[in-house]
Amino acid sequence: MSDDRGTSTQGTRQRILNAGTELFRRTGYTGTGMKQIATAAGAPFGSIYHFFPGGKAQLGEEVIRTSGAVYLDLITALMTPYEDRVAATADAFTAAAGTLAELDFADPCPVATVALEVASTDEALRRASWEVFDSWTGRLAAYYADGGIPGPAARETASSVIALLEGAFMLGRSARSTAPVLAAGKAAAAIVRAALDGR
Amino acid sequence: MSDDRGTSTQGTRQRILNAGTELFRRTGYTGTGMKQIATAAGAPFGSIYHFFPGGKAQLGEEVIRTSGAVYLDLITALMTPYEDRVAATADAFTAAAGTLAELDFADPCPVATVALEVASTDEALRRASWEVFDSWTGRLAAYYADGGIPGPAARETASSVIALLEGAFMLGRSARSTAPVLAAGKAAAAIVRAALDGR
DNA sequence: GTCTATATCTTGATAGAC
DNA sequence: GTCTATCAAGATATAGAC
Repeated sequence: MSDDRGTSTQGTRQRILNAGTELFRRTGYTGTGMKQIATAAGAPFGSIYHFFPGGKAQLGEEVIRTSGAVYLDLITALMTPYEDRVAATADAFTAAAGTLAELDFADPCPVATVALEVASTDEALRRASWEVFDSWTGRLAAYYADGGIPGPAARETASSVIALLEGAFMLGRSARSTAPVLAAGKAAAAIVRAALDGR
Repeated sequence: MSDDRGTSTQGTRQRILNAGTELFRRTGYTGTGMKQIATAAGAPFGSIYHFFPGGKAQLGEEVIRTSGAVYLDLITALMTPYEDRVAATADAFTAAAGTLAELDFADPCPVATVALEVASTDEALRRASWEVFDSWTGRLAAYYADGGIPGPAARETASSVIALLEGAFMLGRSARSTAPVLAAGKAAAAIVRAALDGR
């Protein structure tokens, strides 16, 4: 309990970060207001600028980077139990479809919408989102390489599997259906299988 | 020349629609202002509401639907010359990578960013974007079915190929690189090949 | 550190002269 | 049909009392 050290500031900062993550994935970066975030976090408006002096840009970048780190761990947790790379990939998509439905078709990926919005307009946020995508690709590529896919092909396979998942989220949200994600799971399995066969 | 019938209104309306399409794909729906669109179109601000009395919502929906129709024709034009479904798919991704670079990494798909932004917030726009994605999927599925992929699998394959392309655009824009789209081309070929083999 | 009030700017939209 | 002026509401951000 000595974590708080007499101040109770850490909780507020974290709540603002969580609210930003939640809202960005539902209404996007430009579509979400700072007041909206403060209200959702149960924090006074001024606190946002106390903890994030860089304003919306800083908050956006921290949301992307922290979410990126969380999901990087998730990839490891999801994949590690499996020896069979094809089955691991297919089952991850099935789980993702479930998450999509649980979120009532809000974006399961907290980076995707923001990444598209800022790619042509905000260089700092664009870099942050790419570094996140790149870290995921690297982690997944290592897992595939470990399973027998040669180095360069492992990276291309990982990149394509992540792209397929992001695109399937896009179609699934748009359709309010998990069908595109489930279909993508079969396709992802085919991609990994082909790479293992050296095709 | 009797198309104009004495009025010269059609040109202005079309220019507004074009400017909206161009800006939405670069700065998104919430990130683009009506004044910005008027300026880019070289039209007085009031003209937007003259031609689009429904305001931004109407303009957004028309942008999505007209772009959707244009790209639906594009799918046919791209695929028709090929007998080989695998080669057709792979070459389409190579062409898409070129387009991405030509656009200086603006979104080659005028629907994607808007679709993610509005999926959880604007029901009319969500439906419009889904109807576009669905029309593309149907057209591509028919092409695959014609090439020997059984009905239901053809649809799943088409859906996954489109998802993969959209996701690859996302990664490519974020990275400012065509590499993810080129990698996705190989993966897309593997998806179609697997479906043709009945796997 | 918390919280409020305010400054400044931009948004989508409307009214009305021409 | 064109174009301008204006509105009310929202945005981001800051200043300063407590």
